[in-house]
Amino acid sequence: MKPSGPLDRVAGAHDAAVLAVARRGEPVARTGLAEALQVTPQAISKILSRLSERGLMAELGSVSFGPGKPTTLYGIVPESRRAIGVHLTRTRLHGVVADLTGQILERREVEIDRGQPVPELISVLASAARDLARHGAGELLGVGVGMPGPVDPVAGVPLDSSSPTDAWRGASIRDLLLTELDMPVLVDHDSRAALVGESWSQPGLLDNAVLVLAEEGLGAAMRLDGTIVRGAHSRAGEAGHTVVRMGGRPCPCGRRGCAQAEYLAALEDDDQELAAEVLATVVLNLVRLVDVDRVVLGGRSIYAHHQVTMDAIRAALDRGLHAGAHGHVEVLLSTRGVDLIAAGAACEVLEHEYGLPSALVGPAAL
Amino acid sequence: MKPSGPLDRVAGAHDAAVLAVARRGEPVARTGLAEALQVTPQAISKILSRLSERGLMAELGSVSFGPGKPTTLYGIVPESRRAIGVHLTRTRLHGVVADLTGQILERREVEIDRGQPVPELISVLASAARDLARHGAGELLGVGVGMPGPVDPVAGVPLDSSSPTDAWRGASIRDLLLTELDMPVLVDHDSRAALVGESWSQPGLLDNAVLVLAEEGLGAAMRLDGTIVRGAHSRAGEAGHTVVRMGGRPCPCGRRGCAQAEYLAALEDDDQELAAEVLATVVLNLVRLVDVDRVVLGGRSIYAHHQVTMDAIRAALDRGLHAGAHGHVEVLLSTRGVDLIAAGAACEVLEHEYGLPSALVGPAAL
DNA sequence: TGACGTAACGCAACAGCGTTGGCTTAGTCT
DNA sequence: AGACTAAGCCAACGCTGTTGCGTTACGTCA
Repeated sequence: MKPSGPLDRVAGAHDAAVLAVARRGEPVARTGLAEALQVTPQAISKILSRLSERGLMAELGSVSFGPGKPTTLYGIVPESRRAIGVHLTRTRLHGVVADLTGQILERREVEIDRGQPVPELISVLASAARDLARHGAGELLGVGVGMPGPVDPVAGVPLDSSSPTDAWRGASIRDLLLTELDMPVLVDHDSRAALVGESWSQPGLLDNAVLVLAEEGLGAAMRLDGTIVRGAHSRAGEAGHTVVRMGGRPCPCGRRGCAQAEYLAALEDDDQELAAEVLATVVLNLVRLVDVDRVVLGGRSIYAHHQVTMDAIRAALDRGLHAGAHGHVEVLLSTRGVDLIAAGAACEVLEHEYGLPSALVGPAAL
Repeated sequence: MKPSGPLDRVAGAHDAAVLAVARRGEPVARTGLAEALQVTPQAISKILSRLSERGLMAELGSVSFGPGKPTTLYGIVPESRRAIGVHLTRTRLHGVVADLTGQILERREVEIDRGQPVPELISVLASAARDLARHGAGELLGVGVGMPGPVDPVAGVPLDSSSPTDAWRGASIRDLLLTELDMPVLVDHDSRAALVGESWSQPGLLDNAVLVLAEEGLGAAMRLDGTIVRGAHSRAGEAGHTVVRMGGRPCPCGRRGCAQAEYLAALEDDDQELAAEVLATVVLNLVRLVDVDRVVLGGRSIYAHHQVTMDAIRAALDRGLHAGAHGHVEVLLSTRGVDLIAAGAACEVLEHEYGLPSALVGPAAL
């Protein structure tokens, strides 16, 4: 029964909001921010001086519009902070360092043997992180890890996976990496990381959005009213195991007609059209349920045929929502390509430290 | 880019939290509340004195546990405030008055002619509300209206409906009723109202829950991390038009295999088992997507065969989630029976005034 | 019966964040 | 040069929660 915002959680809410506006890249001014945040210009002055003191923002100069004292412009200082992000799969590790705005400064890629035992995995992770840490300037905030399958972001533990003989299952990757690196570590589901990454660099745009990720499986993440949805057990977004064809193809999960089973089967038959139709159904169901106005698509499986897929989904949405007269739903392809999840994991660290408090509801710990 | 909690929105967050705890009915004490809210006992004293001054809570007495000064007990004053709730359908109006705890004090039921023009509808609504307003004590906070189909809760306007020649379509029920009654009016989707009502009387229990409502159609509402999901255009929860059987039965919405079409067809064939299976699929899909730990079922169509339906859904959830080792998902039948939506609409008014601010994100206006 | 320990509670001063009101600064326009 | 205007600073204040210390009311034990 904890209130959403005791003073110590709200402390800095306005500071974070100013930082979010500044993240867009354009210089910001006192009056505009006051308008945007619905506070007095005087409050913005105090906020900006706090942020400047922390090195997050800096005065850029001043411009004069007509009569009166010229406006002082402020801007974010991207190189003041950094975070490392890692996309971890069973066969590959893709790592990046990103600055405060989420811009990628450097990349690393490492192959992993399938079924690699946990201690080796940790040392590969740690050495990649240490390597990446040598690039860029500014305080290093921590390491984010995005991985497929359900993950407990508080404990940093992969939960059950489809293969019960999983070497990583139940391993506290977070704690092991934390002791190895002596640096905050945040572990989360890959699609959630991806959505955080997409929205960090375009603040406000994806406040009501879903991201559908098609890598080896099919996953989703949602941001509703600006808040990332985690769910009661941090398992929100298992779109791959929602049933779209009752009585359809059997799925390893034990049910029939799961979206993922139908999608993978269509790909196996090289039926791009059917695969896109399954994806479109998943997207439409999501839009109907949570009423988002933007949908982002990403993942290797989508990049391979993105033109066909995007067209099919856009067409299906136009057909499906026309009768309902939903406002237009924008369908976007991820802006980050193969860096999607690694960049997102880095942005999760940034968001944890400097994001709006509303984005942080629910369990997530560094 | 507004922050989630500027001070004036947070103002009273703790007060609301105390009120929420007290709403459970049991007397509350300083120490326990301080523990629950993570503030000092001294802060609780101030909060309780503010709430007492507003008449919302009162000192109940004191009890002594062992040595030391005895604990002063406080309790909510249910009769200090009231709200009216109305469940409006095309053929019937069901209205209630509820006290601050959501307890129903009085009911009214009025038949409506199908296709009744708007001015007549408003006068029927207003007279029912005025009648109900004579019952119970305490300040009357306003009128809540819950109705099927998409609704814009800011403007209080029913949006598109399946029948394009709808007499009510686009009518600003909120504004008309407001001028007629000179009292705050809140209009919302029926399933959302129902969920607010269920959770108001059991604060905290349904912080991560969905409610599936089966009346003439099939609807849903979600509460995630304590926040009611409204969506970008207040249309979240159209579970009836999610596709569960691609290529299945045609639906008036233009697509095939929508849950609602499959469900209604099964009922028409008097195949309770299939109907329950469709419902179970909808519920399982919801659980997979947003990972709630409680599911509430309600609506006339469910009450008719609730034993069969509940058993089928529980069985399907056990089967479907076993492989995923999800935590147990509790499936509950609505506690309010036919009052579900009317009571919920009243509770929406109460929640708007005295609920936790986190529950109020998104568009909703009185 | 009185002294002592204990737990709940109140009062007063303080801290953080935003607001208000008044003043200063630095430009354009006449 | 002087008037006008918009931006920005300083100081005092309001609200809410915290801290420190004193007060109250109860049980227990000598």
